Amino acid sequence: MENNTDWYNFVLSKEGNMSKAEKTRQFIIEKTAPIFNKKGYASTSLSDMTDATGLTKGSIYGNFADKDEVALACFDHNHRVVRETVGMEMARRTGYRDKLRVYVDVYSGNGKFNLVPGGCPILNTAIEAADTHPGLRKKAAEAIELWKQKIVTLIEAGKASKEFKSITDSEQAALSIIALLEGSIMIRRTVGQAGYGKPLIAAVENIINAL
Amino acid sequence: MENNTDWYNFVLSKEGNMSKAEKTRQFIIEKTAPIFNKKGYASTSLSDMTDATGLTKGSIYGNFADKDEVALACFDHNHRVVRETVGMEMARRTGYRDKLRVYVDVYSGNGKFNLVPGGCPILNTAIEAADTHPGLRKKAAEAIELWKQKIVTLIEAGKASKEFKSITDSEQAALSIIALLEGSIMIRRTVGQAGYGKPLIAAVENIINAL
DNA sequence: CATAAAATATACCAATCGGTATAAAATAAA
DNA sequence: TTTATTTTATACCGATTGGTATATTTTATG
Repeated sequence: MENNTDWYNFVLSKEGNMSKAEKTRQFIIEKTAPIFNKKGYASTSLSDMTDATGLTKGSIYGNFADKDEVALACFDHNHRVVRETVGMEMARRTGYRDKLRVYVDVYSGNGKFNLVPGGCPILNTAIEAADTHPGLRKKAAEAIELWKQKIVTLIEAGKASKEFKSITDSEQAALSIIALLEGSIMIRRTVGQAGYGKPLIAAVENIINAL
Repeated sequence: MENNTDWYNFVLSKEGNMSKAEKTRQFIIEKTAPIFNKKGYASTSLSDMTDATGLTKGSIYGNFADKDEVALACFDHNHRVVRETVGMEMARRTGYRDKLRVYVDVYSGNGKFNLVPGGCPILNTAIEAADTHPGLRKKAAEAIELWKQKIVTLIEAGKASKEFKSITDSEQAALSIIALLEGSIMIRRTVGQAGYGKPLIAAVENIINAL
């Protein structure tokens, strides 16, 4: 704790109505969440956490029951970061087509937006947890449901304002956008920048334009 | 080895021109590959392998240099299973549109095809390995490239035979199909059977129908 | 059948895993 | 400021990890 300036500055920067434990808890989450997203739940060790935070194991286990609780909190954090990034940009746009294009801009990874390192946390968590971690799998499923519903609501609003055709199946369009975005992220992150970014972005925009 | 009837039957069933070591190697791969696909590379332990095969650690390390080599061989195996399943069904169909629909049928998970347990090995490997395992990541990237090229070739052939429109961008269509399929698998495996299977299948078929 | 070579099993290694009991230190309440 | 409580650090635990040296068994060769 003595030479952990990172932790020291963090704690000082927080509101006074947060207990020190709450501050530390938040500090642990913010330092650990990117690691969980990059390495996954199973491959992120307690030592990774102590290294990243400069805190000791005892300190971490004083604020969390076990590794699971940290992982779940980190997913919530990463998920919230994505939602807030999208939400802030969406609020600045008026047309519903433009609002939907925020997903393309945020997920295209062109550096305009500071997203969670390691790709989409929903995708990463979903794939790792599907057969191994019911708690995380459930959180990923809820995130997908929430996301789908958000897009459906946008499309319905676009229909109401006559910006979108009334015949479009909102749910199928929403699911298609999500699947296409996540598949695109997977491809781009795996093959690297092999020129697949543009055609994949164009594919999502085609769906949006056809609404 | 005495009471490992599984291994005994397997070895007996193989061609005589395979050395015993080659047979055992193949046996290890076939028994271990599904586990790697379900649990991932990091979470599959040597004990998982000895449990699944009934062999000992010494026997496994007599046929593989390390866990890495087993994992890479297992990915190749899983990838080959998928390719062979697709290839066999594709050979039975004539139209290029129908050939492309094989991907939908194979990946829809309706039980018609016996695919690798644990979802698409390309997707699973890509997500886990992106930031943690360069060797596996490269294999996943090559698999995507191969897949994309296969679809491009099919679309080009469909164009040549006047079944498809000549204006379609083959590469973008191929990438869209892959991304949409993989995204669909992720969603379906994560949220379970929440009725998202049909609209997602329809979305892929829409792309194919529009070619 | 005897012998050489290959393949498998046994027994072990250090390192790391997640987790905990307890002591020390820092904070909050009086 | 003293005390009570909360928070963090230290030191440890058994279990498991990937890996290996060596002994045993099985297969191939003469």
